[in-house]
Amino acid sequence: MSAPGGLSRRERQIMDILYQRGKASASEVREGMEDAPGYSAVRAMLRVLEEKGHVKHQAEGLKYVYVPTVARDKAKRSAVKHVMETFFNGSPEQIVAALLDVASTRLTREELDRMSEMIEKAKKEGKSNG
Amino acid sequence: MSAPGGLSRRERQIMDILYQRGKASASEVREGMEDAPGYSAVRAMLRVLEEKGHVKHQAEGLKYVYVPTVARDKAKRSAVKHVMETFFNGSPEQIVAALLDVASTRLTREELDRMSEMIEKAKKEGKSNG
DNA sequence: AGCATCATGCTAGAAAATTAGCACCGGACG
DNA sequence: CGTCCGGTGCTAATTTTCTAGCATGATGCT
Repeated sequence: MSAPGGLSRRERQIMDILYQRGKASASEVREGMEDAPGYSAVRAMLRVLEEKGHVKHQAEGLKYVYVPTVARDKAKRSAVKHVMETFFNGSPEQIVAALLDVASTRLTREELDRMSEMIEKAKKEGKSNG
Repeated sequence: MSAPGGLSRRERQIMDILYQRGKASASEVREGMEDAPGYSAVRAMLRVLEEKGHVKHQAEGLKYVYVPTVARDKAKRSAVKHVMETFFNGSPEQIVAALLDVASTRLTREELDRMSEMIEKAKKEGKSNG
């Protein structure tokens, strides 16, 4: 359940916005959509999404804000895993390559340093771990 | 055009398989689908996908094999970019973190080394570049 | 109070996706 | 040749997605 494939085009679009912003009201979601449909349409889809169990809503002030039921952190991981398996034959290093390629212009020295550190850390943990 | 969001649930499912395997016949695609529908359904969707310009087919032996029109390499990049923007606030280093987390048990020392190298290389290039 | 605004709930319809079913073609085989 | 098998093309029909519209309630303003 809640598989990435179980969503329609619009639904996925909405979920992406929700994950991007953490939470959002119907109109905020709508603003975030590039080819936004009518307001009612967005609300209807949010309702469906809720029925399916992908989002939940909570009253915040006068309006409802919608939040993904699956924690962002968890969704992150399956997203990464999915692209890894779909486009990179399950090879993490190829993603790193693509990453450096895609964001090369934006990467600061510091970010690269932090990445190095993470990998170094993984090496050490791997050693003592198996 | 050919935006990731422009596809329906099944269509996306099929495209993923096509990218995974590079190319596939209708029945191969069908086999690759977890909750596979009928054979005719798959063929019909492949046809639609072709009309939309997402795949093309070529006769191979007696049957048709389908191939994505957008090169895997290009699709890779937009996929990575998309998850980066959706789940990681456009921060590449967070993906690396997730990557190490997801695949930590499978990562060999060598793979980690290669990742390090790539990053080191990026540092140097960045220096002379910006 | 009366009115405009923004939110909600619900329901009907159009449009697109998903699926199944038929009819036909080429190769293998008795 | 007649028949089975695995492929193809097409089309009709069911299900979902996607969209709009209308009625209601709370808030803020004049």
